[in-house]
Amino acid sequence: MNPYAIFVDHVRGAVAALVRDGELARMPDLSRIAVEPPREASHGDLATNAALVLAKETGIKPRVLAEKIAAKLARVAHVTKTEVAGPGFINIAVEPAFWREVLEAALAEGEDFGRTDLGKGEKVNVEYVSTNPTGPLHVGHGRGAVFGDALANLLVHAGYAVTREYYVNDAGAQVDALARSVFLRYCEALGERVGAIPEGLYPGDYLVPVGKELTDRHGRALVDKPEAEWLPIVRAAAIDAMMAAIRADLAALAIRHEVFFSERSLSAGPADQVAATIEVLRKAGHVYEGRLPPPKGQVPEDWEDREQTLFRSTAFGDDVDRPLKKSDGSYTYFAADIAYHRSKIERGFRNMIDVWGADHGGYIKRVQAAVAALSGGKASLDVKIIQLVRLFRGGEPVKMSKRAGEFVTLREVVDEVGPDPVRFMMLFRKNDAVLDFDLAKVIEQSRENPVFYVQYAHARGCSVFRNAAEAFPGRALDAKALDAARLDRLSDHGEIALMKQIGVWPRLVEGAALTHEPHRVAFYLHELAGEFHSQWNRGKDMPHLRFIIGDDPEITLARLALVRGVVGVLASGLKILGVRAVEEMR
RNA sequence: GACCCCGUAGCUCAGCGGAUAGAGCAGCAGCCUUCUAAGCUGUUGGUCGGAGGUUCGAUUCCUCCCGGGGUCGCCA
Repeated sequence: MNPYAIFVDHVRGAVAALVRDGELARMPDLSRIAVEPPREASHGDLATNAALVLAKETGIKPRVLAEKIAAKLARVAHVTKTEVAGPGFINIAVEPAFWREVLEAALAEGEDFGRTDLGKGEKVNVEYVSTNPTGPLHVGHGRGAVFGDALANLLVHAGYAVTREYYVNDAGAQVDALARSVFLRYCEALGERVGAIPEGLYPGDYLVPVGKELTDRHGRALVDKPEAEWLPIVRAAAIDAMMAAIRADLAALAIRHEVFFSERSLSAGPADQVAATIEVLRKAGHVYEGRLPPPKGQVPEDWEDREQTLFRSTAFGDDVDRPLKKSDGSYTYFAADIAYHRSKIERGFRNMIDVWGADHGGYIKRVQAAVAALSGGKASLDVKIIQLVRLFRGGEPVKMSKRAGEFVTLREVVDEVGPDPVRFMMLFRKNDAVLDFDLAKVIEQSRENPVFYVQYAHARGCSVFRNAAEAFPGRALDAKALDAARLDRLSDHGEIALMKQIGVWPRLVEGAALTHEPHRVAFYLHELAGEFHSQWNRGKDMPHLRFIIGDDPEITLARLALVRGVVGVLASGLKILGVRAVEEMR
């Protein structure tokens, strides 16, 4: 049950009634009508912009139209008052019974409360992490990983059929460099003198065991072979080892992908899908041989003007056409990426979401152009850019030296503070804003730490149930008992406010899913937790507002129902974020 | 030079084209010093970077400018 959606229907019904009455000449477009919680509580319980968005089409002044709609709405069940305000808003007041029905629905629906059929079972592909398998994930990758995972959860909750996918960048120069780095470690493990790892290779210690493992499997067999022979062998082993490590890092955050798609597989084997894709585009007239002007400003030193194979991305909104082949004849990363997205389209995905790091922002238009070209405009690609994470400890920046391959890995952070603070904090900021992550603050048990604050609200709710069981030994406090609770005993304004906040949840899920913004869930939970703590605290000054009233089992049961509603939504939201809903904080 | 992101209270940040722009922290003023577990309540504070434009209405959309960050064929 979504109370706001119900009222959108009521408003539409009111407009339809005006058409029947002859007050409106014909049915206007109702799609822009919204019902939302008003900014100020004094404005009532719900507000609609209907008269404002319909004024133009109907040719009736907003306030006049608002009066007409308001008059119809006044007759809707539970509505106690309607009033026209400001430029033409209609404020609607409902009796508390309406919010009690919302709470009842929330309890009855349980885990399904807040689910919507927005997605109508449509397939969505969410691609995230997708790093080169050349080393452990660092904290920035972690943010993208958590974001993608939470977004996928959110879309599932909103009724989409979601596939979580990782594009393994196992082709190209970087994995060759990885292979050479591992080869040195292999030689080292055999007692050869290796010296310092050369510039351009990966010096990190994490490759030492990979080299050693190769000696177990191949002995000295690879040492004297030419590079062309050992490289594929070492590379495959190295990639396997790195992917295993990356999966383990992700598993520590409870992140699992359904599909790992290998970039190398696109051009390996008998059918070169990259070539095939270029041919498809060429036949459609989107690929040509031509020249590009050098980039203005910073011209690369080795720039040479040459004729090359170009994708006409400018025809689809990009700034310049993009090369598909490097000077050595091999495909660009972009060419492979086009083939990859073609694969997604051919696998039936009309909706694609890619989660990329901030440094890939300039790449968005060309891939969207490719998707438009490949699908004839029928498939859509949304790219979410994940900004940097800055690490702090007690307000002081954590120094990271990139030289010597030393950086703070995701695993180090997860091991230090635990997965929950990492996941929650990564989502407690818009994806396109830089995030400050303080290793000390996120494990503080205080109000200032949002992770604790929200988890604590859940734990506190559970604690109320434990205390109630003690206060009323032998009395049933289960779902069935709560179902029979006299919710009409809930009349305190703080209680009503909590019920309203619970009622916002389904609407919030929809909004967050539509905009691909899981951070909204985190902020909402923080707010809900705040209101719950606040009501809890009011019981300090006003004992009659406590959840457990020793000599009044009836009101206690009603309040327990409310607490159950809050706990349920908190649990549901935390599940989307991938944060554990703990039952106690010890 | 071009493109993308960001610019909102002292600080950190929310804010689907709508009403008098919000929250937390800090500040200020009280309360509590015990209970239902890690305090509570109230409050000060803003020309939403600047200038135009579209609109009945702009923090939100468009253009230009300023400031910060990112990117700009043969890295992925």
